[in-house]
Amino acid sequence: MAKVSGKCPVVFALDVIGDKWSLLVLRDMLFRGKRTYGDFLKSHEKISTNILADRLGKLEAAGMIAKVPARPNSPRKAYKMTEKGADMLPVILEMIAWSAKYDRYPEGAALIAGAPDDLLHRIKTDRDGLMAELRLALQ
Amino acid sequence: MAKVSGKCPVVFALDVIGDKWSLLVLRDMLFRGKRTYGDFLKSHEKISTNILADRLGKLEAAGMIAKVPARPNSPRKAYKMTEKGADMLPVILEMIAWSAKYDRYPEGAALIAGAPDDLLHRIKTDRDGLMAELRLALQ
DNA sequence: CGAATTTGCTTGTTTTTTGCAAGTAAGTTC
DNA sequence: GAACTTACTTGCAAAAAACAAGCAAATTCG
Repeated sequence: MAKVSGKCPVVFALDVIGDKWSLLVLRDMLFRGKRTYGDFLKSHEKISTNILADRLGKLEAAGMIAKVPARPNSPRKAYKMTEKGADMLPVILEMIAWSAKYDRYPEGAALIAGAPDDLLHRIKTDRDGLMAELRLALQ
Repeated sequence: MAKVSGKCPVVFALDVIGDKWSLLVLRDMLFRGKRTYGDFLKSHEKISTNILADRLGKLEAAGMIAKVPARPNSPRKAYKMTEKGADMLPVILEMIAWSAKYDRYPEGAALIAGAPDDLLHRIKTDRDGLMAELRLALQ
């Protein structure tokens, strides 16, 4: 058994996350506990309603997320991450590590808005533990 | 000294590679030794000429690649990867690893076009060595 | 229960981005 | 120095994204 689409693996992945919004939806689920359409709409980056609906549909079609009842026996739906979606975590963590290295002013510049320094530290020193923790939070 | 754009680090990275073509240009340089405008145009995914020019310009503006003489003392230009660009390698390797896991037919299906199985093996067992090798090839 | 509100979308319309076909000026080959 | 290649730019049509409404099903509240 081997790779099968015949595509370059980079292209295969980009077909799913090769646009700005798809990966942000995954980020919101993985790092911010978002689960519903309304949750995603409220995110800082202001995705528009039709694009959000489109991306949720495509991510679901790709098997990255799945629809589940928002609460037991509710007809209202929420989204949950699949294993396939959660397996994108290493990609996102590497992006975060890259940004941590390059999103800086030159030496000595002033310090502005702090971001998750704790997260950055754990990416370097305890990646497996961090990933296990984030995956657990998806349940 | 800390993170400074005030942006989510995922967004910071997506600002540079959050589209299909930018990452493919980096892939072509890292894995296929491409260096000139014409090289990139010839790639399998058929980028159009104006988009390629636009992306090369943006990647250069972002400091991911730099213009250098194609050969010593030539007025003709080529592109070379900067450290910042090469530091995107871990992200690409994780994408390849993810694709290797999911670009498969169900158990027992027929085997089609083979891709770099050697590469996949080394991502798992010798990532640091692989990265060092790919970086060396950029010189 | 029923009216008001919220949620999860869909449907236009405008703006931006992409794709495709030509064209062109500088550099190279012969 | 004429022909060819390279590295783009320009113009236009098509696709995608942003923006603004609208709307039906579900939920909350009196």
